[in-house]
Amino acid sequence: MDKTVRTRFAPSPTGFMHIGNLRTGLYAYLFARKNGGKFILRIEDTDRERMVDGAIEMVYRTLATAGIDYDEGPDRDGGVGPYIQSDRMSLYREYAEKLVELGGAYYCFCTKERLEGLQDENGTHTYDKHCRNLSKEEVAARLAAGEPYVIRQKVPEHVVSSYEDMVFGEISVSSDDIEDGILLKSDGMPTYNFANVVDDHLMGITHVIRGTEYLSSTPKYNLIYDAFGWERPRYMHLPPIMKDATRKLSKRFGDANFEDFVAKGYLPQAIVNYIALLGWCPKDNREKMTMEEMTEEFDVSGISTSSSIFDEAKMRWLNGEYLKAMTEEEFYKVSAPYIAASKVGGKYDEAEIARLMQTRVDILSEIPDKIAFLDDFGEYDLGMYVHQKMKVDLNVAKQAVKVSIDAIKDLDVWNEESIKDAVKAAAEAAGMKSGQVMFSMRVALTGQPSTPGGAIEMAVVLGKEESLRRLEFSQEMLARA
RNA sequence: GGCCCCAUGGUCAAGUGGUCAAGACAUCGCCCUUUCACGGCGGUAACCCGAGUUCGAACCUCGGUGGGGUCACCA
Repeated sequence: MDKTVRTRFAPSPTGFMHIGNLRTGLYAYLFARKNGGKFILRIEDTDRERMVDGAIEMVYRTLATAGIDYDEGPDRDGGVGPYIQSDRMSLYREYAEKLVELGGAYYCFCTKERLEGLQDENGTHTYDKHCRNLSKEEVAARLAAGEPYVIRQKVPEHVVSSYEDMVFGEISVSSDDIEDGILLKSDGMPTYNFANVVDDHLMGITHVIRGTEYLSSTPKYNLIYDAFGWERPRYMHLPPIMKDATRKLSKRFGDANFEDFVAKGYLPQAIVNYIALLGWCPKDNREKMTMEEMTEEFDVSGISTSSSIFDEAKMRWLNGEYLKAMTEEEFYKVSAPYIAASKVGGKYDEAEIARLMQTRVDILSEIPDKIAFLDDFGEYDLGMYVHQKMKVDLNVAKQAVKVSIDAIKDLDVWNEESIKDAVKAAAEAAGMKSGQVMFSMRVALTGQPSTPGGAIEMAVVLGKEESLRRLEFSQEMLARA
């Protein structure tokens, strides 16, 4: 009984893809996949002013790294193209004129000056339908005379236009609150909303998924479908993602776009997973999900009607979960560029560093700062040796550092196990608790109050030679105290 | 301002007439421990307000308040 589901994502190529936009695309994708339908990419580039070079490629790239693949688009013909709006311009005039014949639209010759005089006290102007009832003869004559014109929608009077939104339920608007809007501009170009209706219909879109900014104007679009005698699509409007309680997330805030988060060290799948959760909750309340799992679980009933605030702290956490779930090799692979770019890049065993970082960072870009100390060794505050719980003070530290130097200086095998065994044995022989030695040794090796890893791990990363150099340096400092 | 929509902890949210109102992030405390993390355990913290309907409302109705959206020859 049902036609194949067809959804579309129709971004304007104006630069980076922001999070709210991506989420809309993601939901349209998930809905199509869940229902065995098709997901179509259409580029809405009718606004030449806002066009940005290379932005279409950016859309492709973003979708690809986000793991959202489309069945039809500018580069994947599905037979209902072109899929770039600027290539469809000739269509719109044809359909606008057809709509005039059908009685759903009319020619309007009003000048901009006349229109400006229609503004009310709030600065909003509502067209007064001045040209709505011009006679056919008059229209023909003025057209023949070459007068500039636009084509306006002929909105029926005194009717209520309503539809059943899949997430918001019934939405009703009186046609008297709907203006006779312009469909075809005087330059022959369609307005966005007209192009949208024509394209969606021609492309066989069955479910229109978009932001709530269209919630109350949808009845107006429906009236166009009706006038054409076309079947109306189903609608799914999505609540906005906010920056805070009163401001919508927007491009203007700069860092709310996908590419920036990727550059900041977020994993694409973590970003996608997180934004899927903003405004949608799966039945079982799961949070960490693969694209396949989201597809499986996706359901309109879980989409919320209220806006949500973007919380980077939670996205960081989720990203950390993805990082921790990786194998050591996988993590090494994604972290290597960040280690290489740090000031210690190339100086130490990077696989070892990666291993230390895996449970200690939420996003990859934290790595450089976290390991900078490896390169930063010199005079430090001896006060950090004093540790109540560890039962360490300066005298214990002196002893401990000596013990650790003796323990490792003749070691042939340099790995976690051998060092640990040697130091523990030496501590025991000296009658000290291994914690006392380990703690002191860690400080002596790094000169830092806290480090990502303990004494043994630090020694492994530093290597034997450097470890001994540092321990001896610390021994001298302690001797002077 | 007209019209449309929304309202559960700081944040994301479950909940669809009877719950001690889930869970997650954040936050705080404890445990583990070789510092820091990871991990484990626990705590603080919410139904915007007011009327109804009902034996009984976070859930239904109305009003208020607050917030968002929309009213272009932009998309």
